[in-house]
Amino acid sequence: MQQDKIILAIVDDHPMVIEGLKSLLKSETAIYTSVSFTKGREFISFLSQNEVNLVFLDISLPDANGIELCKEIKKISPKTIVLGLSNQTERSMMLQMLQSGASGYLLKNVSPDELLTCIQEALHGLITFSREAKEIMGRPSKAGLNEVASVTKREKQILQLLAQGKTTAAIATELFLSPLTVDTHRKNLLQKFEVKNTAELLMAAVHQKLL
Amino acid sequence: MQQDKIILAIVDDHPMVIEGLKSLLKSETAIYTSVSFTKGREFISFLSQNEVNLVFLDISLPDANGIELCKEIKKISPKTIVLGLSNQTERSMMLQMLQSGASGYLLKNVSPDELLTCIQEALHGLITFSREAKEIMGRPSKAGLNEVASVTKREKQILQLLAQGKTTAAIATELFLSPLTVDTHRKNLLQKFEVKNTAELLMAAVHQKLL
DNA sequence: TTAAAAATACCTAACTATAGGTATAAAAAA
DNA sequence: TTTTTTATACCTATAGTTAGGTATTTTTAA
Repeated sequence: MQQDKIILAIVDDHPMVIEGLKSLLKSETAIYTSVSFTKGREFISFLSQNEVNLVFLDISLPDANGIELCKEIKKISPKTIVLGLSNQTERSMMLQMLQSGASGYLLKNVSPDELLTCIQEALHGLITFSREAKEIMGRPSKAGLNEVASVTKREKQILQLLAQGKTTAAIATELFLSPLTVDTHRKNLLQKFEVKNTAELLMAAVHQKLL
Repeated sequence: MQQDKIILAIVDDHPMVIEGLKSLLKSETAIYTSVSFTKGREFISFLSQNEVNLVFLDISLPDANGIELCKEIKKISPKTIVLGLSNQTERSMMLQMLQSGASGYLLKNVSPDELLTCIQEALHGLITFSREAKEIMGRPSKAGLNEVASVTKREKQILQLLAQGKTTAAIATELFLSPLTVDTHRKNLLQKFEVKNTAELLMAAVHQKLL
C-alpha cells in the first residue's frame, strides 16, 4: 500500500453507491486510494489492522446501526474522519451522527464538485456538509426546536377523539362534559397550534407525533 | 451513435447513483451504451428525439413524480422499457409503477450480477425485479390488502389543501374551480374512505400514506 | 370505438365548527 | 401559601361543512 496516498473507505450496502463514489473519485486517483465494504463488521475488523484516513459511512446499513458504528469507529481509531452518507434527510439523524463523532454529513445527491470539496474540508479538520444537508441543518426545524406546543392531558384526549371523526357533542357525551367545555378545549388547541381549523390541527398533531 | 448497441438511459437526481450504475455496466460496454439525466424533463425531451431501449427511472425525483413520468415515457415511446429504480421499499409504490407501464423494479441495493440479469430479462420482454424487490412483492402486506381507497389526481390535490386547513372556497379559488365542484370532490372522498368528516378523512389519508 | 371513470357543476336544508368574548373551581407549581 | 395552569362552563353570531340528491362533459381504459 502506498503510504503517501490518502486512504478513503466506503461503507455502504449498495454496490451501486460504492461504484458511484469510486467513480467520482477517479479524477483524483493520484491523491486518494479507496477500499470499500458492504458490511459494518467487515470495516471494523479492517480498521483494527489498517490505517484509514477518512470513511464514508452509510447510516442505514442492514447489519448495523449507523450511530453505534460511528462511535465504534471513533473508539478504535479516533484519527479516522467519519462522514455520514445517506439519503435520510432528517435533521435529528444528522445531529446524532455529529454527536457520535462524525465530522460531517453528505446526502447521496452530492455533486462531484461538492464531494471533493467536502473531502478536502474534512481532511483539514473542518466540519462539512453537502449542499442540501447544509440547508437542512440551517433550518432549526419546526418539529425539533419550536417547543412542541405543550398539550394538556385533556387536550390530547380530545385530539384523539377528533381524529376519530367525532363531533363536539359526541366527545362531550363520551367524556361526560358539557359540549361547551369541549368547545373551549378545541378553541384552545386551535390557538396553541396556530391553525385555522380541525383539519390543520390534526395534521400539525400528526407532524408532532402526537397522533 | 452506434445503431447496433442497446441504448440505456438513467434518470436519477443523484450523480452518485448514475456513476454507480454506469460503473456496474462498464463490463458490458460492448453491448450497452448509456446516457444519463438528473432531471425528468431533460429525459423527456431527449426521448422525443432519440431512441432509447431501456430506462432506469428513479421514482423519487425532485422535479417530477415518478408515476407520472413513467406514464409520459410510455406515451411518447411505448417501445422503451422502463425499470423503476429507488430506495423506496413500499409495495404500493412498486405496484403503481407497474400499473403505469413499468416492466420491473430495482432497489438501489441491487448487486452487479442481478443488475445485468434484470436488464437481460427486461429486454426480452419479461417482468423483472431485484432480489429484495421480489421479496417485498412476494408478501401481500397487511396495509396493501385492506383495499387502499384509490384516490384520483384531483382528489389527492384537494386532500393536500384540506390538510393545510383551507376551506372549500379557498380551494376553489386556488384550483380555479367552482366551490360546488370542490364540495363534490370532498363528498366523494368522504364516501370513498367511509368517514364522517374531514378530520377523520385526513387521518385515514395519513395512515394510507397519502399525506 | 365504446364503456367506464373522473372531473365538472348545481340545488336545498340541516348540522357543525369557529371567532369573539367572559368567568370560576380545581390542580399543580413556585 | 400564593400564583399559575388546567379544566370547567357559558353567550352570540357567522362561517363552513355535510347529507340528500342530479347531471353534463372530458379523460382514460377496455
